[in-house]
Amino acid sequence: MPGRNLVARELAEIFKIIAHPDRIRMIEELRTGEKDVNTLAETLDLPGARVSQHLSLMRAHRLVEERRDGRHHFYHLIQPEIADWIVDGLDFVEGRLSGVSKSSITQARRLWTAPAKAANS
Amino acid sequence: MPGRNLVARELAEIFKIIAHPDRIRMIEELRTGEKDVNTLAETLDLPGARVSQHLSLMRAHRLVEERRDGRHHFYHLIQPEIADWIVDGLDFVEGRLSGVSKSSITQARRLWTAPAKAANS
DNA sequence: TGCATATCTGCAAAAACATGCAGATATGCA
DNA sequence: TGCATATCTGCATGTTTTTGCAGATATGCA
Repeated sequence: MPGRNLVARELAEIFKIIAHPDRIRMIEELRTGEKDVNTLAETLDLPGARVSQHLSLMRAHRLVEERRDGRHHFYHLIQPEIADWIVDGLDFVEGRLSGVSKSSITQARRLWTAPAKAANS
Repeated sequence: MPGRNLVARELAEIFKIIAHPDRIRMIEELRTGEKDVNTLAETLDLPGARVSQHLSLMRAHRLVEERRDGRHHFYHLIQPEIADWIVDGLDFVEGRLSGVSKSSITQARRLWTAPAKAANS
């Protein structure tokens, strides 16, 4: 079992980066295309500095890329499919003890897999 | 955006549990069926106590379940499909800067998706 | 130039994890 | 019963993460 450990370590890192509620929501926000820092911060109701920190982490691990336009920094997913993969993980959240209702999950799944223009209900 | 945060938090927890190289390997080991603690420890070359700790964490989060037979504790994945989902994540590991060769990844993918009896090359 | 907006970086304190090890338990068997 | 095997639990320690906040930068515009 030569590079098996390495691969596992690498995978673990990806999981670690994603393993944060804010970052998960950010990734799902970016699913349909680029957004700037401020828009993300407002949409997710987080302090701008925090969003910036998360982005810099994700940037460092090549999950997102930046495009600057004037004083706005737009970020987009390098591999947008990652958003779908994350949503697939919802299969393993269902039926979990904690207090998330089944309907919330269904709703999240819909929202996070809807075609680009769908309302942000 | 009502339960959206909750769902994200829940997802993040799953990611966190998985986000450890040992645990990833354990999950892939359990992919094809139950194994006892000692077997896992030997296969993965980890101290038994460590394996036990990981298992207890995974048990607490309902990723695995225990079946006792004499002095052996056999563990199995509650949702074996989670192993495949993790392997799907390899798509996002490829082309990463760090030192994991493409062939290691291909090999891991093969091993971790091979039908039950395949040799553990 | 000077001010406001947008975003980043650095730092300190708090919280969460990982790890190694010692000492429990529980089971099977002589 | 007593010993060995298999596994678990608890604790101390060292490491990472998270979070909040203050202070940089950089850009656009009056």
